Amino acid sequence: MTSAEILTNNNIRPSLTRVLIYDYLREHRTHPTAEEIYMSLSPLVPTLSKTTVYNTVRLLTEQGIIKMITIEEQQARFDACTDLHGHFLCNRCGEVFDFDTNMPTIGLPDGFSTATTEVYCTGTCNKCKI
Amino acid sequence: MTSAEILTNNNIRPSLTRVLIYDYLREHRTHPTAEEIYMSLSPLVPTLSKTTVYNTVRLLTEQGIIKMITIEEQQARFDACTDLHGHFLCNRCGEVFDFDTNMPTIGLPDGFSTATTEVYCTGTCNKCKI
DNA sequence: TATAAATTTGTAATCAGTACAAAGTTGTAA
DNA sequence: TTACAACTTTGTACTGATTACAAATTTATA
Repeated sequence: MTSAEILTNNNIRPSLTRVLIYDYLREHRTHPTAEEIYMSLSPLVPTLSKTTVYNTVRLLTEQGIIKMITIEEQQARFDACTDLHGHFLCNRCGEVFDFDTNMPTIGLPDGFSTATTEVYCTGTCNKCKI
Repeated sequence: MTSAEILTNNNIRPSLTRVLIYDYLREHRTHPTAEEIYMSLSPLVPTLSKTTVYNTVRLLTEQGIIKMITIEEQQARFDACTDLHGHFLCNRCGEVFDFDTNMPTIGLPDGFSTATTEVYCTGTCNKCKI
């Protein structure tokens, strides 16, 4: 399905800017920050504003077609894959990796209903280990 | 074990301020923010500075005797319990609950070594459900 | 006690993210 | 097509949590 179709199906008007940002996230599974999205698309869309990037990723997050990753305190990252999976931050190279995970809420008390689940690990990735 | 002993065992000189802050976290399992710690201890220690609270929770986190919880984007929370457990943020009342969880890193690739694991859920707690 | 080291404090700075209003764009209906 | 309303984008100013930094205070040691 095209990005524009997915946006439309989720009640987001597929403006050029929104399609470009969503496309970028679908094609770059590196969990970019808003700043990185802005820097990458600026050459293509010279009038692009950082506010628009922030507005758009917020909108896409609210509509549930991307996920915000807050594994780092300083800035949020974004991921076009919304299936349940874990994120691993390498403390050395700073890269964020995906990994499979199970649903870890075995001990959630009765009456709690879960809307979002995030699994965050930090450590050393296989490229950075000594 | 007393807070002062735990601090000493972890190479942190147990100054009065540090003991008070660590004590507060051990006794209040509500996952307070730095601001909340500051507001709670200010009457007791009128000269307390917010910077000291930030310095101290950073030090305690670095030494591994408390954990920083970044389930909310706006501000960090702190938890004196460092055993593996999940955190649940209720979107209605804003409270953060603990729950049991299993180690969810079943799919971590070979060569990755994990230093920290966090499981964050959001949704509605049993008190707030309709 | 004197001096060095560690801790605490207050102020200023940082910086990701947001509020807001102006400017630009798009859709619609006569 | 034109006019108007609705929506989107943009730039600037602001917010608020956190940190940098240096002065002031306290603690340890000789």
